[in-house]
Amino acid sequence: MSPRTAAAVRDGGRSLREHLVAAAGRLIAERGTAGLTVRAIARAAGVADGVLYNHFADKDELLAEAWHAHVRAIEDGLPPLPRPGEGTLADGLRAQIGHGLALHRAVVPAMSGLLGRPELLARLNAPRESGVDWRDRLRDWLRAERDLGRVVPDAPVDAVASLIVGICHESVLSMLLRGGDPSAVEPPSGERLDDLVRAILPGLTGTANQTPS
Amino acid sequence: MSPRTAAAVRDGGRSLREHLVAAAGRLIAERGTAGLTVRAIARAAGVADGVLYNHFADKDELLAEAWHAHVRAIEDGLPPLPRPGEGTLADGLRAQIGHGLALHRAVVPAMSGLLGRPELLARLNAPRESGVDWRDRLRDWLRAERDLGRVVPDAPVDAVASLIVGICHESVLSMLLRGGDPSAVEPPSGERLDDLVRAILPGLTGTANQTPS
DNA sequence: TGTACATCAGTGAACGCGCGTTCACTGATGTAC
DNA sequence: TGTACATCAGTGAACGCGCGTTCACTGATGTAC
Repeated sequence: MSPRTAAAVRDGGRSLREHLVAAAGRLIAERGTAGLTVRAIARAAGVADGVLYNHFADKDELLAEAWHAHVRAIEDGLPPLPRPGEGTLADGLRAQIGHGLALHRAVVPAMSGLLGRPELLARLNAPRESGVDWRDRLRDWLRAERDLGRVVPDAPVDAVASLIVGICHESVLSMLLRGGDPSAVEPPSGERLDDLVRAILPGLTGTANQTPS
Repeated sequence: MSPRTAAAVRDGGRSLREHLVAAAGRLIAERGTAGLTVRAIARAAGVADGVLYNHFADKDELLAEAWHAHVRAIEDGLPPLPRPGEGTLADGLRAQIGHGLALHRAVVPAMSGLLGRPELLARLNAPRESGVDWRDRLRDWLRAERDLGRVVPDAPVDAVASLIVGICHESVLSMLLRGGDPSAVEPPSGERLDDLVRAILPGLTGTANQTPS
């Protein structure tokens, strides 16, 4: 290390780049992306305002990296998803819904601050390989359960997937769009999960062969 | 009218206040609230930048009034909701879902630009009397149908209401959060509505008395 | 009826602020002698 | 081994921009005489 080293990284082998990403990620987790400024990130990292431009092309590049770190941390903290055929269908549904609710509760409020920046949002969503996204996995799980015969063949599995994704959005956005505190969104009670499963399961097992109208 | 009159309102009996609200409402409908500036509103109204402060305390007051005008216009353009006991349950469901999807498609993208302003969001949502809100009416309709005996007594009606509200959010936000163009969200096809009804209806009529786990 | 003046909504340049970004400068370390 | 110099990541004041907001000024109309 020839030239100066920032005081904040002088010990603890992290590079200043990693240090900035960690600081930005922490702020995203705490306060979301809404009013997040480069100065706030620099202050949180204990580093001068300008340094970030020695390591990132611009604020968006730092933000993108911090965002991915944030999402990865959230996902790592969630329980694993059920595999097709594993346990009861009701338990699988409950696990999927619980997973989705927890994921959205942590991710959507933080993401909502970027709704005015579509290009950045597209950039944040793009790199995720297909099959890793929870929504894809949920849809695939439902289809697999149908192919295994635990869901009736003509069940509207894609519509059910939309419903489950929808309830995840709803749980956060009803609070958010009313101006409430997103951190006040409570994790769903077991009773709530039971009711949701009771509302969804019959459409999958379809014991009554109802057609609309 | 003693003193000067703005050229833009010289004919056509509207007050400049109403003129500004109309212009702002038009911009909200076209581009949402995201990058909406007072200058853009003034230009759209054909009026000087400063006038708005002769008629409104600040930008937020104008925005609030324009927002309410926008929502009222959207709601007036939607078909009426079914009344409990009217037609078949499936048709009622389809009408409720169709109504909610159309409402959210017009309202949520425009609202999403204000997610960084919780106090303003609270202000926009506050004045709506209870019972006028679609979500309240949906929940009340489901409960009434249950009381009429067309929905089984122990059906999770509140969970179903959440599912329906959720699908409305989902239809718009999956596009929005991925950075897509909200105006590219298509109105649901009849087939899509059928699938959603098929997914939801069995949980209400509950011919199979399934309990989870 | 005609003229001078008072009124006040409309006008738009200018202000102040916060933001992302730049850049002249600093100073700890490696290197040449 | 000691000293002078070169390097370049870090520093933070300053820049430029867009925004909401202000305010000295304009000019069409009503009123007094």
